[in-house]
Amino acid sequence: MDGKTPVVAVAGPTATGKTRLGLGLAGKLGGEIVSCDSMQVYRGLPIGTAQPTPEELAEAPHHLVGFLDVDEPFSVSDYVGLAGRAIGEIYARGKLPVLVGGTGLYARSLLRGFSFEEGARDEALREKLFQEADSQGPGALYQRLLQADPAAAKEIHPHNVKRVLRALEYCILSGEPFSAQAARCAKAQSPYRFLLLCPVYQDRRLLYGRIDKRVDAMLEEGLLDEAERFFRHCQRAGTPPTAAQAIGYKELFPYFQGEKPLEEAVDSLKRESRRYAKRQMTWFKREEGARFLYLDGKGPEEALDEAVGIVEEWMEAEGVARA
RNA sequence: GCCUCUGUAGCUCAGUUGGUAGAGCAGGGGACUGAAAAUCCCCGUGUCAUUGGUUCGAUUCCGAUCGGAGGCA
Repeated sequence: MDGKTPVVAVAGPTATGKTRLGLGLAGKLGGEIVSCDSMQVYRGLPIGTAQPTPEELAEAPHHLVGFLDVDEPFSVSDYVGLAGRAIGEIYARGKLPVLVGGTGLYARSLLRGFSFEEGARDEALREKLFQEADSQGPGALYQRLLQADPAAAKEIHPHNVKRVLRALEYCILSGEPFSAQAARCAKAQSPYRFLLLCPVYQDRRLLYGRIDKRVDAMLEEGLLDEAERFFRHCQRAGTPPTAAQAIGYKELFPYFQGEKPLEEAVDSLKRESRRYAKRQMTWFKREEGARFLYLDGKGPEEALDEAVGIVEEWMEAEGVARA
Protein backbone atom coordinates (compact mmCIF):
# COMPACT_ATOMS: atom_id res chain seq x y z
CA MET A 1 0.00 0.00 0.00
CA ASP A 2 1.40 3.38 -0.88
CA GLY A 3 0.64 6.46 1.09
CA LYS A 4 -1.60 8.13 -1.46
CA THR A 5 -4.77 9.82 -0.32
CA PRO A 6 -7.87 7.73 -1.02
CA VAL A 7 -10.78 9.28 -2.89
CA VAL A 8 -14.16 7.84 -3.69
CA ALA A 9 -15.66 9.52 -6.73
CA VAL A 10 -19.26 9.46 -7.89
CA ALA A 11 -19.26 10.86 -11.40
CA GLY A 12 -21.68 10.35 -14.26
CA PRO A 13 -24.47 11.82 -16.35
CA THR A 14 -26.95 14.33 -14.94
CA ALA A 15 -30.08 13.24 -13.20
CA THR A 16 -28.77 9.85 -12.14
CA GLY A 17 -28.91 10.64 -8.42
CA LYS A 18 -25.23 11.39 -7.83
CA THR A 19 -25.99 13.85 -5.03
CA ARG A 20 -28.05 11.35 -3.04
CA LEU A 21 -25.56 8.59 -3.69
CA GLY A 22 -22.61 10.69 -2.57
CA LEU A 23 -24.44 11.79 0.55
CA GLY A 24 -25.39 8.20 1.33
CA LEU A 25 -21.79 7.08 0.99
CA ALA A 26 -20.49 9.98 3.05
CA GLY A 27 -23.00 9.14 5.78
CA LYS A 28 -22.12 5.45 5.98
CA LEU A 29 -18.37 5.83 5.60
CA GLY A 30 -17.67 9.06 7.42
CA GLY A 31 -17.01 11.24 4.42
CA GLU A 32 -17.10 14.83 3.26
CA ILE A 33 -18.32 15.90 -0.15
CA VAL A 34 -16.10 17.62 -2.71
CA SER A 35 -18.12 18.84 -5.67
CA CYS A 36 -16.84 18.15 -9.15
CA ASP A 37 -19.03 20.42 -11.18
CA SER A 38 -18.05 23.42 -13.24
CA MET A 39 -21.31 25.29 -12.71
CA GLN A 40 -22.22 24.48 -9.13
CA VAL A 41 -19.21 26.49 -7.98
CA TYR A 42 -21.16 29.70 -8.54
CA ARG A 43 -23.25 31.53 -5.99
CA GLY A 44 -26.83 32.53 -6.68
CA LEU A 45 -27.70 29.74 -9.12
CA PRO A 46 -28.74 26.89 -6.84
CA ILE A 47 -31.78 25.65 -8.76
CA GLY A 48 -30.57 25.60 -12.36
CA THR A 49 -27.19 24.14 -11.51
CA ALA A 50 -28.88 21.53 -9.33
CA GLN A 51 -26.83 22.26 -6.25
CA PRO A 52 -27.58 20.19 -3.16
CA THR A 53 -30.50 21.64 -1.18
CA PRO A 54 -29.85 23.36 2.17
CA GLU A 55 -31.01 20.16 3.89
CA GLU A 56 -28.58 18.11 1.86
CA LEU A 57 -25.77 20.58 2.53
CA ALA A 58 -26.46 20.17 6.24
CA GLU A 59 -26.20 16.38 6.02
CA ALA A 60 -22.46 16.39 5.44
CA PRO A 61 -19.72 18.97 5.02
CA HIS A 62 -19.52 20.19 1.40
CA HIS A 63 -16.69 21.81 -0.52
CA LEU A 64 -16.62 23.87 -3.72
CA VAL A 65 -20.37 24.44 -3.91
CA GLY A 66 -21.76 27.92 -4.43
CA PHE A 67 -18.66 29.74 -3.20
CA LEU A 68 -17.76 31.87 -6.24
CA ASP A 69 -19.23 35.09 -7.56
CA VAL A 70 -20.68 34.55 -11.05
CA ASP A 71 -18.39 37.22 -12.48
CA GLU A 72 -15.24 35.46 -11.30
CA PRO A 73 -13.38 33.46 -13.92
CA PHE A 74 -12.87 29.81 -13.13
CA SER A 75 -11.16 26.96 -14.92
CA VAL A 76 -9.93 23.39 -14.60
CA SER A 77 -6.64 24.51 -13.20
CA ASP A 78 -8.38 26.49 -10.44
CA TYR A 79 -10.52 23.48 -9.77
CA VAL A 80 -7.67 21.02 -9.53
CA GLY A 81 -5.87 23.30 -7.09
CA LEU A 82 -8.85 23.92 -4.83
CA ALA A 83 -10.18 20.38 -4.91
CA GLY A 84 -6.75 18.97 -4.21
CA ARG A 85 -6.43 21.15 -1.17
CA ALA A 86 -9.90 20.26 0.10
CA ILE A 87 -9.19 16.55 -0.32
CA GLY A 88 -5.94 16.84 1.60
CA GLU A 89 -7.64 18.61 4.46
CA ILE A 90 -10.48 16.13 4.65
CA TYR A 91 -8.08 13.21 4.77
CA ALA A 92 -5.98 14.93 7.39
CA ARG A 93 -9.14 15.18 9.50
CA GLY A 94 -9.45 11.43 9.31
CA LYS A 95 -12.42 11.59 6.96
CA LEU A 96 -13.00 10.06 3.55
CA PRO A 97 -13.09 12.49 0.60
CA VAL A 98 -16.12 11.81 -1.61
CA LEU A 99 -15.96 13.50 -5.00
CA VAL A 100 -19.39 14.12 -6.57
CA GLY A 101 -20.20 15.66 -9.91
CA GLY A 102 -20.57 15.37 -13.64
CA THR A 103 -17.80 17.49 -15.11
CA GLY A 104 -15.66 14.84 -16.74
CA LEU A 105 -12.72 17.08 -17.51
CA TYR A 106 -12.46 18.20 -13.89
CA ALA A 107 -12.68 14.66 -12.57
CA ARG A 108 -10.07 13.34 -14.97
CA SER A 109 -7.65 16.20 -14.47
CA LEU A 110 -7.84 15.94 -10.71
CA LEU A 111 -7.79 12.19 -10.36
CA ARG A 112 -5.11 11.54 -12.94
CA GLY A 113 -2.88 14.31 -11.66
CA PHE A 114 -2.70 16.62 -14.67
CA SER A 115 -0.54 19.61 -13.92
CA PHE A 116 -1.21 23.18 -14.89
CA GLU A 117 1.60 25.68 -14.84
CA GLU A 118 1.14 29.31 -13.95
CA GLY A 119 0.88 31.83 -16.72
CA ALA A 120 -0.15 29.56 -19.56
CA ARG A 121 -3.28 31.56 -20.06
CA ASP A 122 -3.78 35.16 -21.10
CA GLU A 123 -7.16 36.76 -21.52
CA ALA A 124 -5.86 39.56 -23.76
CA LEU A 125 -4.05 37.18 -26.08
CA ARG A 126 -7.12 35.03 -26.24
CA GLU A 127 -9.20 38.02 -27.24
CA LYS A 128 -6.67 38.94 -29.93
CA LEU A 129 -6.64 35.43 -31.38
CA PHE A 130 -10.39 35.27 -31.26
CA GLN A 131 -10.66 38.44 -33.29
CA GLU A 132 -8.17 37.06 -35.73
CA ALA A 133 -10.35 34.00 -36.16
CA ASP A 134 -13.32 36.27 -36.59
CA SER A 135 -11.81 38.46 -39.29
CA GLN A 136 -9.63 35.97 -41.19
CA GLY A 137 -11.73 32.88 -40.63
CA PRO A 138 -10.97 29.84 -38.49
CA GLY A 139 -8.64 28.44 -41.17
CA ALA A 140 -6.02 31.12 -40.53
CA LEU A 141 -5.67 30.19 -36.87
CA TYR A 142 -5.45 26.56 -37.78
CA GLN A 143 -2.64 27.30 -40.23
CA ARG A 144 -0.72 28.99 -37.45
CA LEU A 145 -1.17 26.01 -35.18
CA LEU A 146 -0.04 23.71 -37.97
CA GLN A 147 3.22 25.69 -37.98
CA ALA A 148 3.63 25.93 -34.24
CA ASP A 149 2.62 22.42 -33.27
CA PRO A 150 1.81 19.97 -36.08
CA ALA A 151 1.19 17.14 -33.63
CA ALA A 152 -1.48 19.10 -31.77
CA ALA A 153 -3.02 20.32 -35.02
CA LYS A 154 -3.43 16.74 -36.12
CA GLU A 155 -5.53 16.00 -33.06
CA ILE A 156 -7.77 19.04 -33.28
CA HIS A 157 -10.40 19.61 -35.93
CA PRO A 158 -9.84 22.90 -37.84
CA HIS A 159 -13.42 24.00 -37.13
CA ASN A 160 -13.02 23.67 -33.40
CA VAL A 161 -11.98 27.27 -32.83
CA LYS A 162 -11.97 27.06 -29.05
CA ARG A 163 -9.49 24.23 -28.95
CA VAL A 164 -7.35 25.51 -31.82
CA LEU A 165 -7.17 28.81 -30.03
CA ARG A 166 -6.23 27.31 -26.69
CA ALA A 167 -3.48 25.18 -28.23
CA LEU A 168 -2.07 28.21 -29.99
CA GLU A 169 -2.30 30.30 -26.85
CA TYR A 170 -0.34 27.66 -24.97
CA CYS A 171 2.38 27.46 -27.61
CA ILE A 172 2.85 31.22 -27.61
CA LEU A 173 2.83 31.66 -23.85
CA SER A 174 4.86 28.65 -22.74
CA GLY A 175 7.33 28.43 -25.59
CA GLU A 176 6.77 24.71 -25.92
CA PRO A 177 4.31 22.80 -28.11
CA PHE A 178 0.87 22.15 -26.70
CA SER A 179 1.33 18.49 -27.47
CA ALA A 180 4.36 18.35 -25.17
CA GLN A 181 2.15 19.20 -22.25
CA ALA A 182 -0.32 16.53 -23.28
CA ALA A 183 2.46 13.98 -23.47
CA ARG A 184 3.61 14.91 -19.98
CA CYS A 185 0.11 14.57 -18.59
CA ALA A 186 -0.33 11.18 -20.17
CA LYS A 187 2.58 9.95 -18.06
CA ALA A 188 1.48 11.76 -14.92
CA GLN A 189 1.24 9.83 -11.68
CA SER A 190 -2.06 10.17 -9.88
CA PRO A 191 -1.62 11.64 -6.42
CA TYR A 192 -4.61 9.57 -5.27
CA ARG A 193 -5.78 6.01 -5.06
CA PHE A 194 -9.31 6.39 -6.20
CA LEU A 195 -12.47 4.48 -6.97
CA LEU A 196 -14.51 6.01 -9.77
CA LEU A 197 -18.15 5.00 -9.47
CA CYS A 198 -20.26 5.93 -12.43
CA PRO A 199 -24.05 5.61 -12.05
CA VAL A 200 -25.78 5.05 -15.40
CA TYR A 201 -29.00 3.83 -16.95
CA GLN A 202 -28.65 1.23 -19.67
CA ASP A 203 -32.09 2.09 -21.00
CA ARG A 204 -31.73 5.64 -22.21
CA ARG A 205 -35.47 6.28 -22.01
CA LEU A 206 -35.35 5.91 -18.24
CA LEU A 207 -32.69 8.60 -17.97
CA TYR A 208 -34.50 10.91 -20.38
CA GLY A 209 -37.70 10.50 -18.40
CA ARG A 210 -35.85 11.51 -15.24
CA ILE A 211 -34.33 14.53 -16.97
CA ASP A 212 -37.73 15.78 -18.15
CA LYS A 213 -39.16 15.33 -14.68
CA ARG A 214 -36.24 17.11 -13.10
CA VAL A 215 -36.59 20.14 -15.35
CA ASP A 216 -40.27 20.36 -14.44
CA ALA A 217 -39.33 20.15 -10.77
CA MET A 218 -36.77 22.93 -11.19
CA LEU A 219 -39.42 25.15 -12.73
CA GLU A 220 -41.72 24.48 -9.78
CA GLU A 221 -38.93 25.38 -7.39
CA GLY A 222 -38.56 28.77 -9.03
CA LEU A 223 -36.01 28.35 -11.83
CA LEU A 224 -37.74 31.08 -13.84
CA ASP A 225 -37.13 33.72 -11.14
CA GLU A 226 -33.57 32.63 -10.60
CA ALA A 227 -32.84 32.64 -14.33
CA GLU A 228 -34.48 36.00 -14.88
CA ARG A 229 -32.45 37.57 -12.08
CA PHE A 230 -29.32 36.13 -13.66
CA PHE A 231 -30.46 37.33 -17.08
CA ARG A 232 -30.72 40.91 -15.79
CA HIS A 233 -27.30 40.58 -14.23
CA CYS A 234 -25.80 39.39 -17.52
CA GLN A 235 -27.33 42.34 -19.34
CA ARG A 236 -25.60 44.71 -16.94
CA ALA A 237 -22.28 42.87 -16.98
CA GLY A 238 -19.71 43.69 -19.64
CA THR A 239 -18.32 40.27 -20.44
CA PRO A 240 -20.81 37.45 -20.16
CA PRO A 241 -20.19 35.20 -17.15
CA THR A 242 -19.20 31.60 -17.79
CA ALA A 243 -22.40 30.43 -16.13
CA ALA A 244 -24.41 32.16 -18.86
CA GLN A 245 -23.63 29.12 -20.99
CA ALA A 246 -25.02 26.74 -18.41
CA ILE A 247 -27.99 24.65 -19.40
CA GLY A 248 -31.05 25.98 -17.65
CA TYR A 249 -30.16 29.61 -18.24
CA LYS A 250 -29.06 30.02 -21.85
CA GLU A 251 -32.22 28.28 -23.08
CA LEU A 252 -34.47 30.59 -21.05
CA PHE A 253 -32.77 33.82 -22.08
CA PRO A 254 -34.59 34.00 -25.44
CA TYR A 255 -37.84 33.81 -23.51
CA PHE A 256 -36.87 36.76 -21.33
CA GLN A 257 -35.95 38.66 -24.47
CA GLY A 258 -39.37 37.98 -25.85
CA GLU A 259 -37.99 35.99 -28.76
CA LYS A 260 -39.47 32.65 -27.84
CA PRO A 261 -42.56 31.40 -26.07
CA LEU A 262 -41.89 29.80 -22.69
CA GLU A 263 -43.01 26.39 -23.83
CA GLU A 264 -40.44 26.32 -26.61
CA ALA A 265 -37.67 27.48 -24.30
CA VAL A 266 -38.52 24.74 -21.83
CA ASP A 267 -38.53 22.11 -24.57
CA SER A 268 -35.10 23.21 -25.69
CA LEU A 269 -33.89 23.17 -22.09
CA LYS A 270 -34.98 19.55 -21.78
CA ARG A 271 -33.44 18.65 -25.11
CA GLU A 272 -30.11 20.26 -24.23
CA SER A 273 -30.08 18.42 -20.93
CA ARG A 274 -30.58 15.13 -22.76
CA ARG A 275 -27.77 15.89 -25.16
CA TYR A 276 -25.53 16.87 -22.32
CA ALA A 277 -26.21 13.57 -20.58
CA LYS A 278 -25.32 11.79 -23.81
CA ARG A 279 -21.99 13.61 -24.05
CA GLN A 280 -21.28 12.76 -20.44
CA MET A 281 -21.89 9.10 -21.15
CA THR A 282 -19.48 9.22 -24.06
CA TRP A 283 -16.89 10.75 -21.75
CA PHE A 284 -17.24 8.34 -18.84
CA LYS A 285 -17.50 5.29 -21.08
CA ARG A 286 -13.88 5.73 -22.03
CA GLU A 287 -12.71 6.90 -18.64
CA GLU A 288 -10.06 4.48 -17.46
CA GLY A 289 -11.05 2.39 -14.47
CA ALA A 290 -14.62 3.65 -14.24
CA ARG A 291 -16.83 1.25 -12.36
CA PHE A 292 -20.38 1.45 -13.68
CA LEU A 293 -23.31 1.20 -11.36
CA TYR A 294 -26.37 0.22 -13.37
CA LEU A 295 -29.52 1.81 -12.06
CA ASP A 296 -32.25 0.34 -14.30
CA GLY A 297 -35.10 -0.87 -12.15
CA LYS A 298 -33.37 0.00 -8.88
CA GLY A 299 -34.61 2.34 -6.18
CA PRO A 300 -32.25 4.78 -4.45
CA GLU A 301 -31.87 2.46 -1.42
CA GLU A 302 -30.89 -0.47 -3.54
CA ALA A 303 -28.45 1.62 -5.55
CA LEU A 304 -26.86 2.95 -2.37
CA ASP A 305 -26.51 -0.53 -0.86
CA GLU A 306 -24.79 -1.72 -3.97
CA ALA A 307 -22.51 1.30 -4.02
CA VAL A 308 -21.59 0.85 -0.35
CA GLY A 309 -20.75 -2.77 -1.04
CA ILE A 310 -18.45 -1.82 -3.90
CA VAL A 311 -16.74 0.91 -1.90
CA GLU A 312 -16.22 -1.26 1.18
CA GLU A 313 -14.70 -3.98 -0.91
CA TRP A 314 -12.40 -1.44 -2.51
CA MET A 315 -11.40 0.06 0.86
CA GLU A 316 -10.55 -3.37 2.12
CA ALA A 317 -8.45 -4.17 -0.91
CA GLU A 318 -6.69 -0.82 -0.72
CA GLY A 319 -6.25 -0.98 3.02
CA VAL A 320 -8.13 2.26 3.57
CA ALA A 321 -9.05 2.70 7.23
CA ARG A 322 -12.69 3.44 8.04
CA ALA A 323 -13.37 6.82 9.53
C1' G B 1 -73.89 13.92 -50.72
C1' C B 2 -70.75 16.44 -54.37
C1' C B 3 -66.05 19.07 -55.62
C1' U B 4 -60.84 20.28 -54.77
C1' C B 5 -56.32 19.32 -52.39
C1' U B 6 -53.49 15.69 -49.70
C1' G B 7 -51.25 10.71 -47.83
C1' U B 8 -42.96 9.84 -48.94
C1' A B 9 -37.66 8.58 -42.63
C1' G B 10 -40.01 9.48 -35.47
C1' C B 11 -41.86 14.94 -37.09
C1' U B 12 -42.27 18.95 -41.10
C1' C B 13 -41.76 18.55 -46.04
C1' A B 14 -38.87 18.24 -51.04
C1' G B 15 -38.39 15.04 -55.27
C1' U B 16 -38.38 11.45 -59.28
C1' U B 17 -40.44 15.02 -67.46
C1' G B 18 -41.86 6.65 -65.27
C1' G B 19 -35.58 3.37 -64.09
C1' U B 20 -37.49 1.90 -56.06
C1' A B 21 -35.70 8.72 -53.02
C1' G B 22 -33.37 13.48 -49.99
C1' A B 23 -33.27 17.99 -46.74
C1' G B 24 -34.24 20.38 -41.94
C1' C B 25 -35.50 19.03 -37.09
C1' A B 26 -35.57 14.92 -33.67
C1' G B 27 -32.42 10.77 -32.77
C1' G B 28 -27.70 7.82 -32.71
C1' G B 29 -22.15 7.40 -32.52
C1' G B 30 -17.50 9.86 -31.45
C1' A B 31 -13.65 13.48 -29.76
C1' C B 32 -12.17 16.19 -25.55
C1' U B 33 -5.76 18.88 -21.01
C1' G B 34 -6.59 26.34 -18.45
C1' A B 35 -14.54 28.74 -21.19
C1' A B 36 -15.95 21.81 -20.58
C1' A B 37 -23.48 22.35 -18.63
C1' A B 38 -18.54 24.73 -23.41
C1' U B 39 -16.66 23.43 -28.27
C1' C B 40 -16.21 20.22 -32.44
C1' C B 41 -16.65 15.78 -35.92
C1' C B 42 -19.42 11.60 -38.23
C1' C B 43 -24.24 8.97 -39.32
C1' G B 44 -30.47 8.97 -43.54
C1' U B 45 -33.57 1.67 -46.62
C1' G B 46 -37.98 4.19 -45.81
C1' U B 47 -43.93 -1.84 -47.48
C1' C B 48 -42.83 6.46 -51.18
C1' A B 49 -51.31 4.74 -47.53
C1' U B 50 -53.82 0.10 -49.61
C1' U B 51 -55.26 -2.28 -54.03
C1' G B 52 -56.08 -3.11 -59.27
C1' G B 53 -54.58 -1.32 -64.27
C1' U B 54 -51.25 0.76 -68.28
C1' U B 55 -45.90 -0.25 -69.05
C1' C B 56 -39.98 -4.00 -70.25
C1' G B 57 -40.32 -1.26 -65.58
C1' A B 58 -44.83 2.62 -61.23
C1' U B 59 -43.38 5.79 -55.44
C1' U B 60 -44.13 8.77 -60.03
C1' C B 61 -49.55 7.99 -64.96
C1' C B 62 -55.00 6.10 -64.60
C1' G B 63 -59.08 3.77 -61.51
C1' A B 64 -61.01 2.06 -56.92
C1' U B 65 -60.64 1.73 -51.53
C1' C B 66 -59.26 3.73 -46.79
C1' G B 67 -57.24 8.09 -43.86
C1' G B 68 -56.57 13.71 -43.43
C1' A B 69 -57.63 19.05 -44.81
C1' G B 70 -60.61 22.63 -47.18
C1' G B 71 -64.82 24.16 -50.23
C1' C B 72 -70.02 23.76 -52.17
C1' A B 73 -75.54 22.94 -51.11
